[in-house]
Amino acid sequence: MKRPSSRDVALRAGVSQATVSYVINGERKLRVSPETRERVLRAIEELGYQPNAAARALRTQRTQLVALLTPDLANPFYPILAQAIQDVLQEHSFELLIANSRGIASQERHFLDTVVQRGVDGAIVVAWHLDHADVDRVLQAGIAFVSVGSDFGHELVCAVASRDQRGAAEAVRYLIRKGHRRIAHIAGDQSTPPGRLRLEGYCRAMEAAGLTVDESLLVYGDFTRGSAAPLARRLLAQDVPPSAIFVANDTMAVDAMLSLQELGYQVPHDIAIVGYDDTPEAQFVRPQLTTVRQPIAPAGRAAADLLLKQILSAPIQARRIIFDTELVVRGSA
Amino acid sequence: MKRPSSRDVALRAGVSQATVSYVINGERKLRVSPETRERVLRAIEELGYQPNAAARALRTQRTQLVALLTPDLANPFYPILAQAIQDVLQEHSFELLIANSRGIASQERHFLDTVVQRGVDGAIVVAWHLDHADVDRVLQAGIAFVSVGSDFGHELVCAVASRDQRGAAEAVRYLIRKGHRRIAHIAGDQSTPPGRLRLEGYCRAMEAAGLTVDESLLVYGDFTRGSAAPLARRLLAQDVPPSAIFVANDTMAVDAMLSLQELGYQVPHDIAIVGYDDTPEAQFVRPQLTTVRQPIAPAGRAAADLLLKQILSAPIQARRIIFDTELVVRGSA
DNA sequence: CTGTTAGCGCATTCAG
DNA sequence: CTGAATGCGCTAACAG
Repeated sequence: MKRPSSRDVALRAGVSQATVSYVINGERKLRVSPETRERVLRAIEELGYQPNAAARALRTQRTQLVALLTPDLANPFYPILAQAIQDVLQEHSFELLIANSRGIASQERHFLDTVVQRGVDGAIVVAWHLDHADVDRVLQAGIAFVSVGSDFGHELVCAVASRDQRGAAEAVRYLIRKGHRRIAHIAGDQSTPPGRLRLEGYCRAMEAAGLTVDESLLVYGDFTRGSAAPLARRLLAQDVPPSAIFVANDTMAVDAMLSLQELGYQVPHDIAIVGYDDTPEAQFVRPQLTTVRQPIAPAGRAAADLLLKQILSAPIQARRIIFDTELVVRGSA
Repeated sequence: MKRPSSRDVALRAGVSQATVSYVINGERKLRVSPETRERVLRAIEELGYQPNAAARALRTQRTQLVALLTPDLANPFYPILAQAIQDVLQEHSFELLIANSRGIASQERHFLDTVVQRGVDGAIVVAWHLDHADVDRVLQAGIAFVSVGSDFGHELVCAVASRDQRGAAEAVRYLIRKGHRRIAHIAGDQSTPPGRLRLEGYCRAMEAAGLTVDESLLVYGDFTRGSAAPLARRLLAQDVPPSAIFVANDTMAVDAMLSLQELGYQVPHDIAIVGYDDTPEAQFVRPQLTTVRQPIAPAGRAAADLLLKQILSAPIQARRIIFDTELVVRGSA
């Protein structure tokens, strides 16, 4: 019932604990004679010995663990990101600890505590409410750190990001080119950078085209499924309804589109819709969603690479990787 | 740069380590005088002290960590399950370590090794290739264990499951009632229990209705997106094509339906489609997918509850929780 | 090539 | 109510 320790193995093999450790961690040089090694291996086998990770971590100060913070696993964006990260980490035999903040500030901070307490080797974070001091705490603890999406105004953090404002503006310009003038925006949570930046991109593009951003064209969701449907309906119920909507992410865009279609609106004829992210759901709906593609998997891989570089080599200096977005024109606009 | 330890806190507060430990783990009885406690708390604050989880785990043999094994995060089924589990665990301040097996046997085993080595307090597992001995290894290590979907023929494991065969049969009977006679099946990976059971359910229902299961009606996918489209096309390209398809999960069903629609088939008029799982994507497609609902979130919560019961109380005896499935009739069949 | 020794940071006896 | 001492299981110096 009790787990065997390396001492048990040593006893059984008639060697010292150190020797057991050597054969397990096989320093490049085979410091152990073949026959001793053989005996130890057999003892390990017979006892079903598994090294104790906590003890090892305590001793080595390394955990082979990487933590990932995500705002919402139900948004397909994040599983895709997580998969990509995991693929990279796996090659280097790091495990991934995934946590969920639900976009709540306190949970984001709690995650940072966890990261420090567990002494994970590195953390990849998608967070919206952290500040310079929060991040600093982690950096001070000597933990490798990569942010996805924001740099928290901290000059030392590695970050991978894309140009939200630019992507949003491109989407809106496209709608303008197609002749739309009353273009509404279902914005994301304004306490988050992507929420604010995409709204800003929308405003910029409108103003650049000499279109006024009417208050009646602006509504605010929270990026989750279900938050957009009522907003879309309200938008369309106005006296002078918009002819197009730019939605801050695909999850909400799909929600909005389906609910409008239920009301009998023809997309894109009655109402054009553009989303953001290009998650798989964009291709499930009919018409397929015109949207701004973010390279999710490449971003995940880049983040993991950046992190591994910090963990494995000396702490590199801060690096930013910016991905370009791309407007994908499908049927909805 | 270096993290403070409880000794540093003790020094600064002018007390012993033991006292620090007492104020942190606050035995229900306040064994520490208020003023001492206050001093310690201040020292903790000032140093930014965070207990070291590895040391704690080594000492207490508990990690406050639960591990979850999942075959494929890209299938919305699993994020939903994970969310539900995490919600329950969070209330008891357990962290969740999510891993991905991609349905590969070796990875499933590797996960079990991880679980033992890290000494997690419990593991929830969705696995398809484990056997009695594998599970036994974990149980022997005294780790709480709950399986989702299968019990690995082990009398001691707690499991939550649903009746795959029954659910599949119900779907097929529904198609038969609607007058379909040539009903095809896009099966899941036959090396997995759900793949086999749903196929079996299909066969049973067909035979019970006196319909022969034609080999030309049976094709095999692997539960992932993309695997079903070519199969669906092949099915429909036959001389005497089926009038309905029962697909082993929604991910494949959506894939099949969209690809058939692209070819000009009208669903459900030309070809009826029924899926399995009732993941959100079933409601995104048009027509919406008729499917067999599994209560994913309740299953997740039940699994987490079962696990917590094992961790917190004495090791309870094995318990099986079986959820009923429900046919949800929408537009696709 | 192998054994001995000394902690890593914490929680927990046992004395005082 | 508090302090000193012990060891969880492992690895890294250092001896031999």
